[in-house]
Amino acid sequence: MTVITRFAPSPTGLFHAGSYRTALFAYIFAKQNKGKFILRIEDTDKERSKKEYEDNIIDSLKWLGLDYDELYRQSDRTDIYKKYIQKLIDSGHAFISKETPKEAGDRAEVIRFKNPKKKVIFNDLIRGQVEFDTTELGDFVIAKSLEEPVFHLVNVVDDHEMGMTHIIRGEDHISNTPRQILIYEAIGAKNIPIFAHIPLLLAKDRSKLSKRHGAIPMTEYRERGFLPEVLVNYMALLGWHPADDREVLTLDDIVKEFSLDRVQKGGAIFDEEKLKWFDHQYIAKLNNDEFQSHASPFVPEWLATSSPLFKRCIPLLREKISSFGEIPQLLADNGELRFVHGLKDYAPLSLLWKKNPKREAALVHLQKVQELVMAIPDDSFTAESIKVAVWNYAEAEGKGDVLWPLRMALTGQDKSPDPFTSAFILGREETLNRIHLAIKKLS
RNA sequence: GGCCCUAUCGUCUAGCGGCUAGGACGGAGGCUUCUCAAGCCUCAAACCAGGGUUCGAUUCCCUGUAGGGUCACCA
Repeated sequence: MTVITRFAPSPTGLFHAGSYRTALFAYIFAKQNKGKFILRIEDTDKERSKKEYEDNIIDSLKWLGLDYDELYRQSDRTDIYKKYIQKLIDSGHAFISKETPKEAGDRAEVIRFKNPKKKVIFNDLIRGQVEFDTTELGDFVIAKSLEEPVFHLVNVVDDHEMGMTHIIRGEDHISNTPRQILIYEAIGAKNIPIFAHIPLLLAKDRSKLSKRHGAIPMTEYRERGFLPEVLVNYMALLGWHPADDREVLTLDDIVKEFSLDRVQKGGAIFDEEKLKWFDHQYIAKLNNDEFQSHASPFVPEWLATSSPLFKRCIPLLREKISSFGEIPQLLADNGELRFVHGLKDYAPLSLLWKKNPKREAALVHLQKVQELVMAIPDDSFTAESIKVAVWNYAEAEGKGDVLWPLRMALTGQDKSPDPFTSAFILGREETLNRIHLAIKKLS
């Protein structure tokens, strides 16, 4: 039997982390079983469904690499539902009910399901046996009219028609399950899908993650320069864990090792700090070409990613960022790497090492360093060769005494990378210019 | 409120009757060090409570408590 799962979002908001994790688990389960993964847009609510949200869902899924085998839109399937509704009415499982409208838009006549009022038991793959008494559900509405079916009906009809074997969805649907099982029985479904209700993703205060409460759209993570593999990895670990202690896992790893009985039962809070840590790990593993192409949208114009200057910055950027979106602030006017763009004017006295603030000493050291640097040929001007050239002198004279003025001369900032790396990035000529300027400031 | 689900460090989690309760993020300290990071090392930090069952409960059962979900002509 081929496993078939689906992700069935309603396009009534931007695709966020909560929905994403549900989709991810269903996807992983399908892949693991060499089955099919279906995307079904549940847009029966014409008021709230928006094309832009549907686009956002599809766009996000694509970015995250969750490819689906089939795509359906419930708004295209009205005829199918109509047939089922008619059948249910004919068989006495549903009836047309006269109503007194409570709200604007309410119909005077709707179609209700004739509730057999019985006990429903199903076996949830994550929670085990779950038991409900459907009596209190009453004769619930399954359609506003023959052409306007409502969630429970369309959801069941589609899952049945599409041959769904496993329904992996959020825990918020667990109490919908009994009434849906009633519908399966009423339409004469031979095989009712197996259910697995995964725990919800929670906001920081443990309340439900909602559109206006902590649910960040996945496209926003893309805009902030997070890698899609990172979202896959991190989100899979929210509620699931492999048998060992590994955390950095590819989708393939996860698909290989995933198992529903290692899925957590309680809800989990999305922790952005850990997400950043993951992203930092992934960035560390990127090669320079990959790094460059990911960084490209975030690098300011003055620093073209094709330039040698950018290439020299890569190791530093790689070390400093935990998402590519942090690059702009690092290179901004008050950023840690602004010295790359240009030297900010600084006070001459800031060139003095705080533990030995003598103008004369700083001047002598800078002049000596200037000589040493000058001796390095342009074609071997690397952080390492600069270090080698300066190191012995610095050790002999006091590292702080020599290196602090040098670093300040090169960057004009109290906080910056080490002087060797900075000099390498600036290049021989600019390095000498800046040392020269510092010497002038002190004389 | 009814019904349903859940409960291990602040957070994500390992554990499936006997463990010094393990790992990761974050935090603290240290090493490194000219500054800031990164990196490495160390430390602090948890079994919701009360009853059972058992020689022995974090683990099994019950009750309570807490949190969450759901009770639409939304999905």
